[in-house]
Amino acid sequence: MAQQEDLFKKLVSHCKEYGFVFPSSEIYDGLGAVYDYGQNGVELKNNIKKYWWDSMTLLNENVVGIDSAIFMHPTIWKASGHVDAFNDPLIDNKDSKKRYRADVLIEEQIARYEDKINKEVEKAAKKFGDAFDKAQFLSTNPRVLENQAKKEELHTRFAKALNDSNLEDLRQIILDYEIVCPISGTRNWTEVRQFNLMFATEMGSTSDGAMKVYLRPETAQGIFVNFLNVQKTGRMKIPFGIAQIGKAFRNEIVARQFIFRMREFEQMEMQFFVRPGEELSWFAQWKETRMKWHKALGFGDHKYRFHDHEKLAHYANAATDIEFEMPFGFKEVEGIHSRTDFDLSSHEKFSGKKIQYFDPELNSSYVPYVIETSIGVDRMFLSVMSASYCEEVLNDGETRVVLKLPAALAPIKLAVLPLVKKDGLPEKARAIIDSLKFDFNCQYDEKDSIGKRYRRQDAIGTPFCITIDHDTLNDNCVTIRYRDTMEQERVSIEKISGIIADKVSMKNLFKQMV
RNA sequence: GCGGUAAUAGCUCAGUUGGCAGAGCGGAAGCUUCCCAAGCUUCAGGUCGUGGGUUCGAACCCCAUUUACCGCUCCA
Repeated sequence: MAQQEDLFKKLVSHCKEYGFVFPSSEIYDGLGAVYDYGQNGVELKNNIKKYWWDSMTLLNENVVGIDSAIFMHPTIWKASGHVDAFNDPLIDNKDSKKRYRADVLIEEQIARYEDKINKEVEKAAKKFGDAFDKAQFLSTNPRVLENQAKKEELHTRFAKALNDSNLEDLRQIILDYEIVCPISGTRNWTEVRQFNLMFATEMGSTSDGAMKVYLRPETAQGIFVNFLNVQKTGRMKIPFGIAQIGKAFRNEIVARQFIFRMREFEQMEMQFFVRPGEELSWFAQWKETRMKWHKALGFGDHKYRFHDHEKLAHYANAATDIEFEMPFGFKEVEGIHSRTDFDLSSHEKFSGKKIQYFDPELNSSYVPYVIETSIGVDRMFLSVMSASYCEEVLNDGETRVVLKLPAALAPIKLAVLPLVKKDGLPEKARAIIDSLKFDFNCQYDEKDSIGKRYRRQDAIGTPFCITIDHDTLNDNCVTIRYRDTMEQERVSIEKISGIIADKVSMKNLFKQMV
């Protein structure tokens, strides 16, 4: 475990040192849980996005993409449930330093009154045996009536406070009913505070006419509200999917573990619309397809597992996570959810617009069911980095740090290196780059010894190094040096493009998915 | 958000009792060099996270703040 934490620290340093990930606003002491991608990070991230996007839109003729705006009508977040769900009233106990959801504390108190009533009933039932009249007992026993009255009064006050979003009342209820902290047993409570997990801003330049809008906490809703637009203009027939890549924002209370949990992050989501009743078989199918997409990267099947949800969210009737073994344990990278017709129906209700599909085969209209696949780009980035980071001890006892990135994802595809920086070798190297730069991200380096240059490329995951020596000027051949094996191969210059094109193509990954 | 710990060069870190700001690695320029971090020369980089305070004097002590890590807590 200590070794793994060590690895994680090294990974974070490596990301910084080699231009993959920087803390945001670093010269101003940083901004909590916000990170920037550097010159190599952005290439890797773009390649990950392309791998996902093409796997959705090229491999599936019934999946199309959109790019919806980050700002959306505020009512969308009422329809989606985020306005309610992202507003938990929290209260701290000053003695135990524990934090609780105020509404949960009160609900537990209501449950306690119920318990008391049930216990009285049990006791009486035992005592009176067959002669026990439950209805009679409930309506006459003084202890039952007292608890029943308290329960109802509490329930009424609680409902009113919740409805009014009155945080002071919530706290007063906790004090009045003498609710204690389960840990410390004291009633030494802080104020009730609300943590809005959505970022809000104002749209409209004048203060009185301004409308409160949110930065989207997920990209999915942009797909749902465009369902009809895409279905009609694209002449889409169910089943079909809509894919989207974009930024989302959450005001996380605890944002930690590097880019694993950020306040501004990027999602790749695909919502797949199906006939009601067929959703679970599609759910199973997408589960399998998505797992293949991960495993095709070749990091090892043992690094992945499903985590099926037992407790389902209010909108789902099946849900699973694809977890990846990060340096800090198995963590969720992707979620696959069967969302039923919750979202589209909710938007029907809130917008007053009919959102249905006429199915010519069934000769009827319905609100489609939805299978969602949702993957965090940044988490995927972290999983790729941690799976690729490698410290190898070589034969001579030296250690080399090498990023064994899949060639298709590598930020730099090849480095072109003149063995020495004279005798026309640099010029030859430049000429080779000029012929390859339209197809591949190339890097030129003539500084330091050849070995040192190889190691520099290893550290950023460049899969191929092309070395120009004196013979090159005569025989027009170069050496290709492979990152992972460090083996070398002599090939003619005309063949380089073909060799590398084949090895960096995403086709090789996609072929493993079918 | 609470509690604890920490912050010194791009990275990893040292810095004695409060008394001149340091090392290794890395980077840049030059020389050398025909294949895996070789060698030599030179150079750049720091308001010691930030802001106050104590002191003749603060990287070091005190207060506040920011950021990160660990533990709580939360996670539609």
